[in-house]
Amino acid sequence: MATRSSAGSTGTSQSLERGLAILSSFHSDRPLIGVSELSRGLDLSRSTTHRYVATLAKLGYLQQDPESKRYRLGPKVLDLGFSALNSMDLLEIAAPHLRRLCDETQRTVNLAILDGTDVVYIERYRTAQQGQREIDLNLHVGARLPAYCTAMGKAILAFVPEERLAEIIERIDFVPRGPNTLTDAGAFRAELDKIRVSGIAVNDEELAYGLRSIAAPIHSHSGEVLAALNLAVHRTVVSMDELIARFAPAVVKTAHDISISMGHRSPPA
Amino acid sequence: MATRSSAGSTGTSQSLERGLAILSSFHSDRPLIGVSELSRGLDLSRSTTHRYVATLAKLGYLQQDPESKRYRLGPKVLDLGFSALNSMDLLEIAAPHLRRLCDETQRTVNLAILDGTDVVYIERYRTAQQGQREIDLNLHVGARLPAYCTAMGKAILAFVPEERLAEIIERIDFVPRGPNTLTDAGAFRAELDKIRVSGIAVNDEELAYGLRSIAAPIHSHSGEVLAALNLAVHRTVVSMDELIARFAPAVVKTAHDISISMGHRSPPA
DNA sequence: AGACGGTGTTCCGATTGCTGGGACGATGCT
DNA sequence: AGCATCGTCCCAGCAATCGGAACACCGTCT
Repeated sequence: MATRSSAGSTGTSQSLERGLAILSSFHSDRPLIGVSELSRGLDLSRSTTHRYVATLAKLGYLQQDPESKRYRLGPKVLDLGFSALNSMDLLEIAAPHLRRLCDETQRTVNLAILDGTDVVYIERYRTAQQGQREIDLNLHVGARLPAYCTAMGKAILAFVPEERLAEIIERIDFVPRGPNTLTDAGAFRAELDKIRVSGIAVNDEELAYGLRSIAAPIHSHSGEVLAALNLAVHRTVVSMDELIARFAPAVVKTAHDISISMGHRSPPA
Repeated sequence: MATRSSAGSTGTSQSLERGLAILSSFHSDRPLIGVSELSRGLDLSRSTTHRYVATLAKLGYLQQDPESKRYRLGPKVLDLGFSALNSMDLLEIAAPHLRRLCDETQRTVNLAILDGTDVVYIERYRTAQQGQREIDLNLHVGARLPAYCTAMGKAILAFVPEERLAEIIERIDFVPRGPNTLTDAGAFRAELDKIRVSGIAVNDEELAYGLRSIAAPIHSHSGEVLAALNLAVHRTVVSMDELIARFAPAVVKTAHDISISMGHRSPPA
């Protein structure tokens, strides 16, 4: 009935869209799902769902648990994920710089890009020991966090062109997550303005209690912001002032070095 | 014309299959691909290809490079990849054991599962320093290697039920890759027999010059083989005899511990 | 036991969403 | 300038997809 007009989807494939919807139904916390369950969740008939699932299974994107007959993600999706990682030459260029920063400071450093209103971790260097509470949030490569409450997110957003920025801020859901989370679009924009001048973003327990970090943006050859790197510590280890005083120069310099390596020329001024 | 009969594909979705074929066209070494190029590679019309690409882009699986107008993999596929990783509870259970083995031996240890005729790395612990030539093959998590020339692959295959094993061996392409690669199905089966009794598999430069490792299988609660872990060294560091003498007991014990943690009860004997 | 509600799977005709030729403007190379 | 190629869009014909119905199987409840 309303199928034709419903999606505003001229020139997109319904089948592919549905198939991918099936794939992304599998979260970490829902690893095994059956055909009927999927069909209910996506509002499709069981037979249609089964055809998609069979296709995905045949290609290795899903595999069936022999006992429960339900399905889980297959190793093939790992291939995809890592193809995505490797295809970012930003990563290759940034890696040695990140490692050096990690070695010199003996702190955890991360690299992330923006995707919608989230940041996505694409690289991570931890010092071997320092040990204690690093797995508070499981921030592995591939992890997503809301941009508005992370130093890297703010570092990137501060350099996003106004037009795109307005769209993004529109879609941000400002929820308190840590003691100092910015929960107001106005205050958030003011923060971005500060970052734009200083060139460095801080996160003082805005994401979670005890978590502090500083971040700096990385620019492409054409000047647009590509990513950000950060250096993270726990409140028990380093105070906010000390964090900035001791590590900000190295963080900014590393980000700058990476930008240069990407072909970025210092801005006119 | 031959579309109906070509794939023997009763009950699978052509569209979904084609869309996924587009996704997996993006390898690490071919990060940016245009619509026309894709259409040639997959033998589809440009318009059809474009519809799929547009769908993938709309959902975030692809993104378009603004300058070249070509497409690359999007961050969404990272999500999938890591959902797959996290949904394996084997990983959670095995991680602490692997880390301990790595710490105690100060060697690189890996965890892998079997997918078809390949092994897929799903976890990896490296010692901080030992540094030199670890990136010979880029064996990150998600990497694939042919099972027949790896210790982990052989460790798993040695415990795969005969029926499935025959199928798999059938499909193996025995290509020489290192000085000692097994290139004969008969010799390979004999090797598996040895592994089945000893409980440990070795790789003495079968994959690449200089690369040695030993591996042991991990079993599920129902006794079937799930995965394998290995410990890898370079020929310049440790001789083959020393590798077995010094590390085999720890490797076997760790694999056994993980099996137990997965609910495996010692076999009737 | 037996009936029931649930599952995954298969088959099939009706139709719906897909197919690919063709056309457009933009881009880049000769 | 000229030409080739690119990404994108439109549309009518057709084939691939859709979902109802039926199957075998599995636990559970009566």
